Amino acid sequence: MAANILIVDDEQAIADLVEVYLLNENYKVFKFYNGRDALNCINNERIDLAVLDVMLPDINGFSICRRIREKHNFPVIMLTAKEEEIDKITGLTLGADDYITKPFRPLELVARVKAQLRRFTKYNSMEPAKEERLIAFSGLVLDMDKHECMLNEKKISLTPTEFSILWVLCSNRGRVVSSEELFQKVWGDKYFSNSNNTVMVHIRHLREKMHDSAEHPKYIKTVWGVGYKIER
Amino acid sequence: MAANILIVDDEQAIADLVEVYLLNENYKVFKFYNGRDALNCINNERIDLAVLDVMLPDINGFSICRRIREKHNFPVIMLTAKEEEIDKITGLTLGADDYITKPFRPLELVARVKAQLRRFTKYNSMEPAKEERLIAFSGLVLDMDKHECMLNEKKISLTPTEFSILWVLCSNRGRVVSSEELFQKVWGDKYFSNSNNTVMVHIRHLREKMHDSAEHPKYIKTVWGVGYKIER
DNA sequence: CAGAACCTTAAGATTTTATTAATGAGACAA
DNA sequence: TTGTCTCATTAATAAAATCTTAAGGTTCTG
Repeated sequence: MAANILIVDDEQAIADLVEVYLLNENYKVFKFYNGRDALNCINNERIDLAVLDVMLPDINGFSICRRIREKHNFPVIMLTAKEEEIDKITGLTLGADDYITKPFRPLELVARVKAQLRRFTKYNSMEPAKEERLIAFSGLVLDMDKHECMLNEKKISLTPTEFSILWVLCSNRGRVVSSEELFQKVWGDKYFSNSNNTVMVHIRHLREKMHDSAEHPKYIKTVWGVGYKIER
Repeated sequence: MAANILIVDDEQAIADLVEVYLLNENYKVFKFYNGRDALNCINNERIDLAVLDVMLPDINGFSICRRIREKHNFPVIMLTAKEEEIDKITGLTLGADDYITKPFRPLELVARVKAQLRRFTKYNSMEPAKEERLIAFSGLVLDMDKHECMLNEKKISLTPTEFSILWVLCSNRGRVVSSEELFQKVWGDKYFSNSNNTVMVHIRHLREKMHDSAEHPKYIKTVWGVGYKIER
């Protein structure tokens, strides 16, 4: 599972450079040149690791780190200029998991990022290799082994197709999934045409069973012209 | 799979040494003692990787790197003297993929060369196109996966066309994009005529949703006779 | 000032999605 | 085999959202 990594550095060249290296490793990168945008992002995206510059124009890197620690648990790596020796202790004390002094070798940074992610996933016992058999979030539980769906403690019985569709939506939650992609993933690589409204009908049935509606969707949202989506 | 490797170093002893080690690994080596000959070679041979010395008598190694990047996509490894610490970031920023400080162990160089070639081939074969899925700057966040737009912490809902237009403008931020180019990129390669004002109407809608105005634009600026532009 | 480029507005054309009902396919038991 | 049941698909229609067009107004530039 590709991790989401937050980068914050006001020196655009450096942020861009780090981005290139992390993209290369198949991470999804959220890059910001100031603290405000970054903090904004943290509340809206699932971030797995942050790389923070200490010196930022608006918000101090340490402050961001502290703000992260208030609500989140992912590792933080601080970037500091070589002269700021004194700050090292401070940064680590405030909750950073590692720090790198500038100028640094990008490959070293990549190595540290990987190390942190490894350490973190290890301690959290998230098995990256094994594919998920159970999805559970905000009142919704999908059990692939039992082929069962629970919504707010109550079991709702879904047909195989309905279950598959809901599974795909849930395992991609937070992201819009197009009808075409749904069709591909649920029915296999069959040909899909727009005149085929079978996905739509199943969505309708799902919503009915989940006591959801198209106008005011609690779960399955329609994103016009794009697809369907379940919020995280 | 024998790769073609370009070596440029005015210190002949070093160039020769590197050559020996790379020949040993069954790479084909193109060796030059100055930048001019190297640049000449680049246009005539298929090069898979370059090892460039920073200090050259005629053309700076960084310049060569930049010239390579203008037309080619292969990895570049820079060789720098240990004192040139400051240049490190610069060199990497200008597009180098790795650097090695002199004196270096030849085997380390060979290892780095292999790593770059591995990374590069992986990068080029696995993923079809590593396009950005997220754009974020100065209070504006565009998330292609969520198909969501945030402006100053507030979500604004855009239609597919509006989203596409804003995406094109943002991914070309700092540059003026003509109506024609917008049309091409958003609608595909359909025919565009000046009597078609649909782009204009969508811009208008975008501005409305962003609480922007044509007279005093905060985001989408009109560049008279040219097109539209978003500042970086 | 005149013409060109751009802005605004709103109607109706088009596209996409929702709903509903009917048909068909397959499983399973009598 | 036949009838019944469940589920998947299709089709027709309705509803909604979006897109395009066109007309008239405004602003800019030489």
